[in-house]
Amino acid sequence: MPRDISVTRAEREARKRVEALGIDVDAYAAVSNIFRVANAVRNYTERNLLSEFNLTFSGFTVLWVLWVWGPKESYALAEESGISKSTLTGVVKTLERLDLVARTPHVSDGRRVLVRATRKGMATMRKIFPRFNEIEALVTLNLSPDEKEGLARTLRVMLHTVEG
Amino acid sequence: MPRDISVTRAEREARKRVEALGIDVDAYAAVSNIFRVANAVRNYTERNLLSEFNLTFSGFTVLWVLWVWGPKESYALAEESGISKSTLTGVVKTLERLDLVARTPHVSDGRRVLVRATRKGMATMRKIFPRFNEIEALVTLNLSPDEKEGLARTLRVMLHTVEG
DNA sequence: TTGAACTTGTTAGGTCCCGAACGATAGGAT
DNA sequence: ATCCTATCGTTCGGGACCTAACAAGTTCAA
Repeated sequence: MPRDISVTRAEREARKRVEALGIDVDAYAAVSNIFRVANAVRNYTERNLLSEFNLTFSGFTVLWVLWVWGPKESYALAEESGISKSTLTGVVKTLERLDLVARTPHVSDGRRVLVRATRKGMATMRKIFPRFNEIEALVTLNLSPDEKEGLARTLRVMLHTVEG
Repeated sequence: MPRDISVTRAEREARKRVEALGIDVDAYAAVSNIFRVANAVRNYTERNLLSEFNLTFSGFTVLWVLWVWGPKESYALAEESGISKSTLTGVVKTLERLDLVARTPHVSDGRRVLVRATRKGMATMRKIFPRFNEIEALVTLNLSPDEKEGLARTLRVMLHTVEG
């Protein structure tokens, strides 16, 4: 399969529209493809894996953070999950209903809440994560090790640029 | 600014958790960073540009597709925008309220609907897109031309893998 | 010690997002 | 002409997502 036919028709149409405007086409191509891929992988994962566990992608992400980091306070959990704290309230509510996480009030500070994965939550992640990684491997199947590594590195630079 | 310190603490924690499980770490790093970057750029754009026009990222995307491709039927518009047709119904409703798009019934087929950008919609895109591209350029600022081009190419390969 | 300023998490209101189910239309076969 | 089937767009129900506003709790200076 020749990989150099892979500029999509959408991209070609967009270029026609955009070239007249003195646009940074490489930046456009890079960023718009990030959105396309993220969207496609997210939907694929929700349909083919997470739906089995009644999990949304966000629910999975939050549970994943708790699995990796251990119990966390709400604001830090929201930050690490890439969502706002008000969104987190809802997601945690859903995860609580599924008995995957639990909330504990902070010992000394009445405002804070500690969220942790339950035993069932931990067990669920141990089941899901290897299959999630299978999907990650699947979608990067046609990349060489160098390309994979370069992709991750390039994205890290962008992350620092946007967030730093 | 040394770029090789840029593996985040989150990534290091995750690796510890994950390495025991015989996981494809490169695939994991690549994919998870795609989500992080997409999320960060999306939020940045909504806050710093689209909010000015009462547009969400989805609304912007749909309007962008119409700007690039011209009038489109609903199912094709949804497909090209990367959302489901039921979601499109809602987004188009919002854009109609803003007088940015309009719906026309198909000439001979009573089921179909043609969506098009209004004059105001076209004018809005002409205003927004250059600024959107400025953001794209900004977030890829610390990438070399080769890195930018390689990123777009690598993502195209992934897109073909996921969707093909 | 009391009140202003800040922090934390929740709620309110609006939009997006999906799959499933549904009406309306179209088209082909009998 | 009348089914049978397929297609198109909408609606419905449940969840995610944001910002702004809020209540409760904490901190610190006067």
